[in-house]
Parts: sequence; C-alpha cells; structure tokens
Amino acid sequence: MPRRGLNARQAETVARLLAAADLELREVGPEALTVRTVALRAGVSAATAYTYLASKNHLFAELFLRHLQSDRPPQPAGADRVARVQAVTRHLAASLAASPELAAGVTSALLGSDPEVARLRLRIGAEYVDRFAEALGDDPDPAVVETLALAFSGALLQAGMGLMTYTEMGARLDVVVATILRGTP
Amino acid sequence: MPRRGLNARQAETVARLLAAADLELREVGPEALTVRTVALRAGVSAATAYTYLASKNHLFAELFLRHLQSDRPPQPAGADRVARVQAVTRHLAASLAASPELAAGVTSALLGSDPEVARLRLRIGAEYVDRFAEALGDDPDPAVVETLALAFSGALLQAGMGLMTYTEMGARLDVVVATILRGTP
DNA sequence: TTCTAGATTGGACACGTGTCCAGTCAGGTG
DNA sequence: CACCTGACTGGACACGTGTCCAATCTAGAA
Repeated sequence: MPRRGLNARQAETVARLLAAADLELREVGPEALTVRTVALRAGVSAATAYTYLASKNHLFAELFLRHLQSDRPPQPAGADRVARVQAVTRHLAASLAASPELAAGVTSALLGSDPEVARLRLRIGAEYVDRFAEALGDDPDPAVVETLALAFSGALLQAGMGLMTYTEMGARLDVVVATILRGTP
Repeated sequence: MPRRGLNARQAETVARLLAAADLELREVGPEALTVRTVALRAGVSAATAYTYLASKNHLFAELFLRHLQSDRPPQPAGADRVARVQAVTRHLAASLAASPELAAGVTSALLGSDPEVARLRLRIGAEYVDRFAEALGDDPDPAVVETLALAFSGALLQAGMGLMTYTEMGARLDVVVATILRGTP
C-alpha cells in the first residue's frame, strides 16, 4: 500500500514494482499478468511484493490512478459547455485507448473488495466527477454531474466487456454528452 | 452450457445445479460460493458441473439472465414517457435489490472472457435496451436509448462497487432518467 | 434380458492467489 | 568497527479454478 510513511528504500521498491507491472501489463495483458512475475521482473521476491500490494486488484487500481493523475488535460476553456465536457470525455477515452490493457485490467479490479481497492475506487471516481464539474462551470447541476458520471462509468464497463473499443468510446460519448446536456441550463 | 440439445436427464442436472447455485449464492454470497460446493449441493460431482458450466462467471451470468427473464414487468402504459422509462429502471432496481448477491456476483462475472459469458452478456444487454426502447415508444432516438443504457450500466457498476445500494439505485435513476429525457422530443 | 451409448464419477493435475514465518542482509547508529 | 533495526527472502501452506481421463453407472434399444 503505497501510502504515507514509506522511507526512501521502500518507495524505491514500490516504484520498481509499479514500473515492472506497467511493462508486464503491456506485454502479456491483465489476465496473464501474475503478481509473482511482476515481482520477478522488479527484482524482488513475491513476499515483498505482497507487503506493498494487497492484491492483484490493488496493483491495477494503483497503476490506473497514477496513470490518470499523470495525464490531467489542460482544462478546456472553450465557450461551449457541451464542447468542454466532450473535451473531457475525449481526453479520457484517448487516454484509455492508449493503454487498453490497463483499462481492461482496472475495470474488473475496481470491483474487488480489498480495503485498498475501495480507497482507490473513491479517489478515481472523485477524479472523474471533478473533471466533469469543472468543465460544466460554476455551480453545476448535481443531477447532470451524476448523470455524466454514470454514463461514463457505463461506457467504461461496456468497453471493458468488449462491447465497444476504447477508441470508439470517444465518438460514442460525444453523442451521449450532447444528449444529456440538451435542454439543461 | 445450457444450450440447445440437452436431453431430459441433462436438463434436469443443469436445473439442479442452477437451483443449488441460487441457494448457495443467497447463503454465502458470490465470493464464498465455489463451483464445487454448488455441485455438492446439487448432488453432482464437480466434473459434471464443469461439463455444463464453463466457469464460475458463466454460472453467474446464466443465473442472472434467468432471473431477468423470469421477472419481466408488465409494459408500463402511462402517458408520460419519462414515467414509463422510470418504471423500467425502478423495476430493474427493485429486482436487483431483491437479490443483491446475484447482482454483485454478475457484475464482475460479466467482465469475464469466456465465450459463454460473452454470449450471455449480449443477451443481457439486449434485454435492457429492449425494455428502454419499448418504454420510449415508437421510433425512439437511438442516442437516447444508448445514453439510457450507458447510464444504467454505470449505475450497475457503481452499485457493484458499493458506491450505492441497489435500493438507492431506483431513486437515483429517476433523476438521471429525467435529466436524460429532458429536452428530447 | 443383454447390450451399449453416453452421462457421471473420483481423483489427479497445473496453476494462481494470498498468507506466514524463520532466517538473511544492508546501512545507519553508537 | 561492531551492532541492531527493519527490509527483504525463500519456501512452505491452504485454497479455488479449470482440465483431464479411465472407470463406472444407467436407461433405452435390440
């Protein structure tokens, strides 16, 4: 659990683990990735990996949150509210499309029941909501924010199921965003 | 795989397996349920269970589809389009709330990659879309149907993650449905 | 009644997860 | 420099998944 209170050595170990997981994920995909191969790749024992990662699910969630945070878009400034929200969803979709294995892995990982996963789940959800709220401007209608967040989660789920690709997601969400915002102040 | 081509004896075996799974699921929840305990409960060997069920995920998906199909509501007849769609989501939410273990189980199960799961996933998705389209009336706007479907999947996902209860889902979706339909013809 | 196709069985297998613990090692402290 | 704390190790464990196969039942056909 890469939380507060890691000394330099520990932080380094975690960093190596996450970096190794990133590569491994890209190479073999989320199903074939095992905690032990990641540990091996990081030059660390499996026992050590498990002292920092509560579970494979936790690993994916951690990786995903970092990916998300390292990829904050410049906040869209256009005048059109619809276009601003679409810029957010397009950016997210593009980001997912660039790492489909991570996206696929995290989708089921976030359903896990570890406390660590639960914690990260909230942080990730909050990140989405923030971006939508910001794009909507001052004092956004909570119903609209929630609807956008639900539709976006739904898109994530459907892409995770293979019902659409992460690449298609961008265009599909444009339509959905327009539909949701149509007729709202 | 309870597909075409099961004779009476096989059909009976499958029925016993699904019935046993239903009970087991209610009693111990989706995580603690194992294919072997289900088989035991059904009075059948594990090997037999696996000749009809490709995976635990497949079991959940099968169970869920049957639950869904056995619980079709009378099609809502009110004049108000919004109310008709809300009747659909309310019914679905109530149905999920009545079997939270099944709902929780199927949420991650449907992310599985078995061919059997993929098949059932499509059927389940189609069921939702049908219900929404029917409630919207003649010649519904595809963008609206898709938006509703995505928002609903999102709600499923969030409930599956524990961000809301299946009981809350009904009320939350009322707002979402109203938001989506606001301003559409 | 005997025969036989096909359903079922038990029990092994390889593999992954997550846990545990006694033992080792490294680097900063005295 | 010797020491000691705390990170790290290796290797075991219990458990679940999903696969396989030779041996056994069992019900309907001949």
